[in-house]
Amino acid sequence: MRIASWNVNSIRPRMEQLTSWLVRAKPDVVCLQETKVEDDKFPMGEIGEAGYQAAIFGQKTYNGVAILTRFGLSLSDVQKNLTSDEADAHKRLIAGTVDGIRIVNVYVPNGQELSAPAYQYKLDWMSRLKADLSAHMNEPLIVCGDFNVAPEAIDVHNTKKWDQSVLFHETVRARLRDVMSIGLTDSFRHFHPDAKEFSWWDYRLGAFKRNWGLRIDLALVNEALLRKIKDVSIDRTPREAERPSDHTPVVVDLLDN
Amino acid sequence: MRIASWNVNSIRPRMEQLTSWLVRAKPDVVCLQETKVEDDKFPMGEIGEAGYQAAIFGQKTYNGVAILTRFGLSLSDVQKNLTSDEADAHKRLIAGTVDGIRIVNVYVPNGQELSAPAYQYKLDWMSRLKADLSAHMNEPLIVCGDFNVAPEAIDVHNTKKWDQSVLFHETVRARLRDVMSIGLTDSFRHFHPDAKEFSWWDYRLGAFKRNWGLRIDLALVNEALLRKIKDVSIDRTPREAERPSDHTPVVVDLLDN
DNA sequence: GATCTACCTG
DNA sequence: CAGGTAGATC
Repeated sequence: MRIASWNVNSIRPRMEQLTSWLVRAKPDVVCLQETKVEDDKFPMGEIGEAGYQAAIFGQKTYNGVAILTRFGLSLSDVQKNLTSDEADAHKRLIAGTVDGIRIVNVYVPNGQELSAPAYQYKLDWMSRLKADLSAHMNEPLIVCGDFNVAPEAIDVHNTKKWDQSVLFHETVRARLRDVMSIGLTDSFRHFHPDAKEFSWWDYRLGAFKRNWGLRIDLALVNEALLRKIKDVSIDRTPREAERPSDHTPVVVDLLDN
Repeated sequence: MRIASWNVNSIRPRMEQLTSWLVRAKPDVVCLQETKVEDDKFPMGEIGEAGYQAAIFGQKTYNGVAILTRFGLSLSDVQKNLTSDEADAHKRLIAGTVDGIRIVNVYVPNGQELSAPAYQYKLDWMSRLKADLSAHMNEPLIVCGDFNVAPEAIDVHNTKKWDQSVLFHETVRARLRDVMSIGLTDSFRHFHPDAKEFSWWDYRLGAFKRNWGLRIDLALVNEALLRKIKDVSIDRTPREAERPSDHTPVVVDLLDN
């Protein structure tokens, strides 16, 4: 089984890139972030033509998440948002179970800047995520999505430029470690201890062609799931397309048995 | 020599359609309307690569006109806007002389609706155009562009739907006849007395595929130029492209000698 | 730099 | 329906 995560930065202007990637990469499950579309305007028809069903949880303008599953797979026990979220909270989490695997798809708040209230909201959101995840450690678990945190120095092209940013400041990295302390492993790093690969590059200043990137799209897994993984990779090719998302997919391949 | 007129409805998102049409139709002179771009942002490089120079007179958001001339032709005595226009007037007219022919490229105001001040401005603009044109009747003259007037019933798919519109109301048609009374002929109609062909179709309601169009893009000529014309045609093919302008080009072919 | 919401014109 | 603007977010 192949499980992928991709922040598409709005699904509607990205449908061509998304469907061509689905054809090429043939994932079984795709966690999408920043769909930026209300559920009644989600392009369900085109997703169906591409061979996928979708569990969706979106809003206009900002945020929005979805889990695509290849026809034939069943997604059960769908949860939307954190249990501690208010009814009117940003739509940032959707989870479900496929083939006995709990899949949690997150779009962690960006935080704007260190001094902003949004940064405190981000840190708090992460702690509330930790609380929810703790209830699912007894089954194979993958938490994937746009974490808006680069875990370590190797995940940033230039730490000097980023250590005062909301994506790499020590406080948010510590909070990520705290979330992971319940027994989660950064699966890409586990399989590639020394790889300097990124999943996001700013649209500005030709950041992609200079490879000024960060690895902020993660797949955290518990022990039970880690044992099932064959490899984890980052597919840069969608970032090279015309009108790309600023993020590129992270792909988790499970062992065949 | 081939002289064409095309309201491109913003030149920047239309560059692909424009350059491929230049390659196919090989006009010597092209009068463009609604370029919607300030002169320092005009895509002069791509126009040059296509083999043309451009005399431009644009503004942001609205209006804007340009005359493209194939390399090797010279454009002289360029005039911008009506002599009676204020300095801050809409940019709606550019004229120049090529090979002894005076070419006046106009984007006549739309007028919004019959009751709007914009409609009076349209009627006034047409009268002021007449005054300027009167000074050029002693040389071969072509006045082409988007007149935002369908001259006769045959130029409208359904007169009932349009006779209370700013594009076909009796007052604006009378004003057009008044402009033409100085000795100008509707060249397309001269060569095709019975042709029901249109140059504009609304983007809405599938108007193009139903052929709900109007002929509002005209090439008016004086006697001296009429004698030089071989034929006048409307090229529908650019309207069939992806992301088309709502207008399609009018093409005037001069006799070879 | 590339989305979105809005509103404005044609 | 398809251009444009501005201001906001990431």
